[in-house]
Amino acid sequence: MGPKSASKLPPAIAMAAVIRSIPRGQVSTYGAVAEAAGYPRSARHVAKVLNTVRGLPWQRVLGAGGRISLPGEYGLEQRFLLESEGVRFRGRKVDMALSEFRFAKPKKARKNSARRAPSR
DNA sequence: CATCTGACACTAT
DNA sequence: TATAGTGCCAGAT
Repeated sequence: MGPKSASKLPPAIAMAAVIRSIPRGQVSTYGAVAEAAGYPRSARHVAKVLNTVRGLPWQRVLGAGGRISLPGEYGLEQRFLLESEGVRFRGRKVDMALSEFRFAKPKKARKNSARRAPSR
């Protein structure tokens, strides 16, 4: 195997993919998106991606706690779009307890999928 | 290669 | 609750 043949996708690409995975009616945060993409502590870069990549459900990405971070009319637009999808607000923030999307864990491919807990 | 930038997160006040 | 300062890090210049 090459030294690093298995490099991960560039941050911008990985983040865009993560953002696209947020379902309609649900939301996430800059920090959570960055972490899910494999780049924790790079929340600020997520904002850049949202401003660069077109066609993303940008309105579903919020600041910590469900706060709309986009200022001005765009912020109002964001709130309007989210409410149109059925996202509920509590004051100025989105009710994250109800609408935050949980990304699947990045678990490293497991050859043996016998890992289920006997439930209960 | 050095700096600057930003739709952030977190803490202290 | 609101404001201000610090830490962060990849992209842009």
